[in-house]
Amino acid sequence: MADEILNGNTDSEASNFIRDLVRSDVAAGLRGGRVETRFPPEPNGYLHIGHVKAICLDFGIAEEFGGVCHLRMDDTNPTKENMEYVESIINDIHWLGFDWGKHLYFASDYFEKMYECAQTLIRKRLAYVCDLAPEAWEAYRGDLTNPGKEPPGRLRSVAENLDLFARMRAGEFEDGAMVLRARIDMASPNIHMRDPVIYRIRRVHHFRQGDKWCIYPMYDFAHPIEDAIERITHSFCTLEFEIHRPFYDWLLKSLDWPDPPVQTEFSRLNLNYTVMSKRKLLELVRDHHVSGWDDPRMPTVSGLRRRGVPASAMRNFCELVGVTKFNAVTDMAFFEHCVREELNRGASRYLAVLDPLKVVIENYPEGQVEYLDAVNNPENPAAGSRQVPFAREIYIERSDFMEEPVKGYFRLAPDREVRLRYGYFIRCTGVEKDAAGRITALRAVYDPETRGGNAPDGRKVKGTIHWVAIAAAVAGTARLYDRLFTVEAPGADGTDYLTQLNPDSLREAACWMEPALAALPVGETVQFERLGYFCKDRDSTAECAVFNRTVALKDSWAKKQAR
RNA sequence: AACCCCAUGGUGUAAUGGUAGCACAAAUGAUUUUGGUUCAUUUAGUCGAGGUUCGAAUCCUUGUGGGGUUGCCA
Repeated sequence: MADEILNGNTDSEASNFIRDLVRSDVAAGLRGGRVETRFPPEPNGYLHIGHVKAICLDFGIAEEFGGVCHLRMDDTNPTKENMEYVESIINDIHWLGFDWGKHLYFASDYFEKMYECAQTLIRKRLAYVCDLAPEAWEAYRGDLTNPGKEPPGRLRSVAENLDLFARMRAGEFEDGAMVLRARIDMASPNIHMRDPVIYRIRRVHHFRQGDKWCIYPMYDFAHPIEDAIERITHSFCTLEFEIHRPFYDWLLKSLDWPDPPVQTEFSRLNLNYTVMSKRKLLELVRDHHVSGWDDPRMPTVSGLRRRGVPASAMRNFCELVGVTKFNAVTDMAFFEHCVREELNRGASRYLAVLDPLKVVIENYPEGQVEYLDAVNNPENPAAGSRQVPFAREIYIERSDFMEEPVKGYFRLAPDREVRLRYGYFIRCTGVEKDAAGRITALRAVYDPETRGGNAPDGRKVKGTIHWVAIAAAVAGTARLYDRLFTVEAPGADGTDYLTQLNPDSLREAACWMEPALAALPVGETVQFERLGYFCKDRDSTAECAVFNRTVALKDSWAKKQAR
């Protein structure tokens, strides 16, 4: 602990280029020395773990430098946006533990102001109405290797442009008949500077503006204005917007905006064995490859929450993964590590058996039930202990018995002794099988002297296994999740990512649990000892508790076996 | 093909011209009433070639590799 402090490895404030940039801006007194950021999602889908990285950055930097972070719905394209998405975004960010106070904004609330900005541009001869069809425009645009050429619309007078633009707004023209373009440089090597479209005609009902507008601003035009109106100082976005930055700067300069915000780009989060694009996530939901946006296999915030991942684990993961401009792919194993680390500290332990094998303890009194003291969390003595019922007939995990044990196996085997967690030592005295030779039950004897798990004579056992008393057990279902895709980079090399879905990403198992688990509230994540972390799902009923496996425990024995 | 961005162990990231460090993963051992946890140890890196400098992961040139851009999406 002391070493960590000495080494400066207190992880919560690892240096990154954006933090350094903001620090130096503040030190230099740029933009009044203020720090004001924003997280600007388009409400056209649910938030995923990639967004969480941006959220942690935007809110984290603001908080660190004593500023505020706005939540702004970037709702400039009504075709894909709706209120359900807005609500899920708000809910998810709050759940993650961030708050924007009164600073919730909608880009669409600025439409009038944006319209005025467009008029200003027209008056400055920096924007014009273009009635070229998209295909016709291509001839003027040029391409990556060839410069574009002067489009005819550039010749229009200010008055005519003002008039046409007003009539675009008034709905005099068909969708797509004309657009408003910024007038910049048709020869620019950056195609986004070759007179980009800033307004298009689109007769679509807007979920907040209704049918007030039939023209909508493009992202390139809208975003800088949104940032500027809100007096954002630092506008962080992902790498693909890098090439838009010259336009961002050009626009605010053209509008003579004082002290304009500055855009800085960082690389988005990529995780292997999953997909992160909204298009693909939407497709998984729409075509029922998963049960919904909050399917526990989804990398969405709602999915991971339902899976049992704590918000703190997500935040910590995003902090540890860092912020750079390098196009990185983070190992899912690292995410799982962050989840386990958090849960190991906080999750209470319980006993549950997923693949039951009955054991009859022949020297234990028939009909007797006693209660054994079980520690709730060895990592946290304050979590206390509970009583677990024990009886003559119990279930153990089928994998905890081997009739002919392999080398290195130290669980139960004929004539071998193991410890029942929190209970007694038992010795296997017999194996019962059905006609097919499948083991149906085990006979065993227990040593009454070993109650609690220690032998007075000092003898040791190698294995400790979990169990539940059959008579007191509660029935439930465990949903065992595995990675959603079978390959590290779904969709790479032109392969259809849907063909790479993991057919075994969900396996349901009946499970037998100690009674305390029945009373657990929905949404709580606990550890099933020796198995993994499980989160009580909202599908639970009075008769059947449903648990989603968040992540399995590390299993060095299984790993060794696999080798 | 043109322009822009990027390149540090298998993965992610630090070192801001001065001892290449951390985490994950992997391996070994110790501890352990979870084959969990914890602890110790080990393996493993500055993309190549030139240059500047007393000194380069860092600056310059160049090559290579990866990513982005040719929506009236964001």
